[in-house]
Amino acid sequence: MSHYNYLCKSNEIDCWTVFFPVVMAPKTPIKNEPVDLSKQKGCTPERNPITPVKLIDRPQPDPWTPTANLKMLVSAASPDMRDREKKKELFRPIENSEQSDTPDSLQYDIVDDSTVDEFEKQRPSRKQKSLGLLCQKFLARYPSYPLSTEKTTISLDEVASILGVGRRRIYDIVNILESLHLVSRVAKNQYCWHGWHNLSQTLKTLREVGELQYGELLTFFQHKEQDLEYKFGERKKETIPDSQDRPLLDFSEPDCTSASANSRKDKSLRIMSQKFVMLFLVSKTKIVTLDIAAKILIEETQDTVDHSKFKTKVRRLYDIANVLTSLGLIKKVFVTEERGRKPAFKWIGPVEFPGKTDELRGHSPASEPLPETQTGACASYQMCATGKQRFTRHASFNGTQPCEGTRRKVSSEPNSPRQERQDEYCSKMINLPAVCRQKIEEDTRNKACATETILNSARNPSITSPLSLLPVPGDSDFCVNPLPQAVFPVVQSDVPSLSLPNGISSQAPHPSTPAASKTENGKPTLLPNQPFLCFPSSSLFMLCGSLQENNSRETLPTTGDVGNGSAEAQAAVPPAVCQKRSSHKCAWPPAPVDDEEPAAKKQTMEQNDVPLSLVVPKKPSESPKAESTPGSGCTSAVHLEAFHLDLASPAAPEAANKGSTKSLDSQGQEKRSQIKDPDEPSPGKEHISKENVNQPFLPQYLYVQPTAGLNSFNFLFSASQAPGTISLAASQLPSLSVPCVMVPSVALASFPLVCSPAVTSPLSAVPDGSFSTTASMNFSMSSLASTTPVFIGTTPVVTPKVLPVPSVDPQQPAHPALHLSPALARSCSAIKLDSPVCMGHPVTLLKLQQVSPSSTPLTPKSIRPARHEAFFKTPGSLGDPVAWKKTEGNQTRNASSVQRRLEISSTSPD
DNA sequence: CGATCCCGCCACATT
DNA sequence: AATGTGGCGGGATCG
Repeated sequence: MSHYNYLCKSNEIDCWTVFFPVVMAPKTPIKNEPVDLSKQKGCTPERNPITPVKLIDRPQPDPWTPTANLKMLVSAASPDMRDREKKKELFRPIENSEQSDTPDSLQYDIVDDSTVDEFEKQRPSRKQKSLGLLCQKFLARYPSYPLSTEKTTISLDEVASILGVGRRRIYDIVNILESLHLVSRVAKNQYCWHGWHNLSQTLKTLREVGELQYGELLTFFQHKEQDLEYKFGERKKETIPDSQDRPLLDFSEPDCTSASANSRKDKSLRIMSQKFVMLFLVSKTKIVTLDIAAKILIEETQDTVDHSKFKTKVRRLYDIANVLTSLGLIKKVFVTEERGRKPAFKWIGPVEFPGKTDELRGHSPASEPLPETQTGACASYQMCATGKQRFTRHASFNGTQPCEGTRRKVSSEPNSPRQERQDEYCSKMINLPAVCRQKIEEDTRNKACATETILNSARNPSITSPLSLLPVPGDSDFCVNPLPQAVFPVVQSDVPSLSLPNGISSQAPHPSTPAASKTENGKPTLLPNQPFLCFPSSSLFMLCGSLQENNSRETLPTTGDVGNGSAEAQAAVPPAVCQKRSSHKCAWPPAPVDDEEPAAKKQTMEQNDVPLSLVVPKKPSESPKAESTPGSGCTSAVHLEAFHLDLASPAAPEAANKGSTKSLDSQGQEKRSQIKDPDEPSPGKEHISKENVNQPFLPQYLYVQPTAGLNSFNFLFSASQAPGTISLAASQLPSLSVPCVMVPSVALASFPLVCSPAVTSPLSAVPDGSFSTTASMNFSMSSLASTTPVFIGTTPVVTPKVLPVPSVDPQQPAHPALHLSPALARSCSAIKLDSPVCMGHPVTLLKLQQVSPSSTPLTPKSIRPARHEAFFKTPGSLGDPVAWKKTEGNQTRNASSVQRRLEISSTSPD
């Protein structure tokens, strides 16, 4: 805690001072909690006290001396770290020397000297310099659960000097922390510390997203991996040297150069981090090996895997793993596979987040009233915003959030302006569709804005509404809430939460999940409710309908029919949840809808059962499935992957059981079995049954990957699935099953697509179905010429509850937009959806990012679909929006920064 | 020798 | 143009 000293220095924040003391204390404890501690920093509870002490005194006169500072930090950290250390040894040099156990912070300080000596003498081994250690030190400086009121700002320079490391390292840490929403960027060189409050929410969201995205995939991979690699890319492996094979597509190279730009974000550490976390959350075993993770992550990006890329990816994963380890979320383990033993990481963080239910591990402060959970995040963000300023980017999830891309936005001060804008945005958001259109029409530039807006909103809750969201229950601010539902359950939850002890409200779910929940298996919960989703992969856009929970319930019969959805499409929305969704929501953000939490609860119950299966098509290249794209094929890209669930699936139960049953070990077994399915013939796709089977929800969405990119986008809307309908066999293309339509998108490019729904009528009018139907229309319009296919699905909507839909939200009927927007956005995107509530809209979009070269006719560079994308982006990929791409282009830059951020631009050109 | 992963160049983004 | 960010991969260490 020296920090506060620092802080003091810095002008900015004062808050700290005050807090610190307080904070500290809590922090530790919290962390400690259960398991975590060990892992985390907080391990030793005892020590807690320690830290605080130091802060104060901190003798060092020089702030500057790095070492000194470090030490302090270290010392502070040390306690926690130790545990970890043991494992790792990170500290060893430093701490070891002294500390034995004493917890005192003081000692540490003292120690410092000695420590230093050693340290220096010995040359710190590499370990001492490790990112993990550094991260611990970093974390030690801030309270785990800062009070809402305070906002802690983090100055990168300061921290870097304190910790004695290069700024570059700090970025690594911060980026990862940002991906988990522990911090958010406020401005240049400044980040806002949120603490662990939102972690559970974040994780929950990630899990949801992950399930959609990776669910089976992961499993699949695991199995497969062993067996063959046929999957995705397979060839990948090292074995094969060349990377290039890639016969299929090529985008591989992504343009390196120029491309790099684009890709840059896509590959960002932030996104990777989120994706990585998703893998853990989705994995039954909760164990993920780096190579599998790398493969999966790579694939998203592209298919071909070069060896070098693989290596690079792995390198990054190590970075991420180190940080996550420091956070106590994962630990290194070895898995023995047939092949042999290999290092892997096991998730040791909270598994269920229903609200907190379980564990959240230490993270959640128990007593604290924080809004935590869901809200938490928001709150935090807001706080920042509010307090300080603008917040800027906060985190977003990547995937989840759609918005994200923006990361940085910060501005320095623009406060007001921004906000205002936001408002606008909000409104816009609401109607996305409409908005989108307009923009489109208008022109690009607008688009950009719009997009951004959207994104922002979506993703950052905070941003979005800076105002609105307050964690507070009831807050007026929250007004927004109304929407919230829609959007975010999470948010909402807050409110409720408050009331309830734990998140009951929201959480409720887990209960439902009965057994399943067990964390261990991973199966746990699953989000039952999730309706939405999105995701993303990078390249894709999807819109989803919601899935209904219905299925789970199956009930949905109603829905079923919808089938095609049509209008009803709205269906997509989650039934229950959905209700609300006003039309607008639909549009984009998916949102949320929600009614409220209640839904969630319900869901909970339902949840599990459904197994889903998904199919993945693998690589685009491969199979591009023709289906979809028939002709274009090349284009790429599109491959979609669909996941569909079977509602009916019979298996479900079984699966579930299994799942649960199995434990790690079992995995193997499972795998096989699952894998086996190969029935699937299609080369391209495979479907998998999920291991998770449980998955609670089923997502139904399809995902398309576009390969290529650029122009093409693929979209999918899922329709909702009809319940029954869906049933497609996995083998089949999922897509097919779904009532979707495909459109070629090529043309689209120009157009963003988006949500058409809105278009039609945003509000209520469209209600539910909006997307589907409408959407389609739009698309078509667009043009389609293109190459890429788009799918539009209808949704079935229906859901039981849903239907009603329509209407509007409670809150705002019409234009609630404002409020909504934020919510939506967030909800959609990032945040989580938590609950089922949300569901709403599941719409998600994905964007595709990149390009795939192959198909596209266009020049890649020159054109990038980006623009379009922007609109859609949403969710995307896992990653953040960010990922979306920035298109590279510098040109982009030209555009306003904003655009850039969004990446909307596409410009190009050079 | 393979697994890790630090370090910092340098392209890109933002001011 | 300056400066902030952060991708990326060489190559040093670790085990």
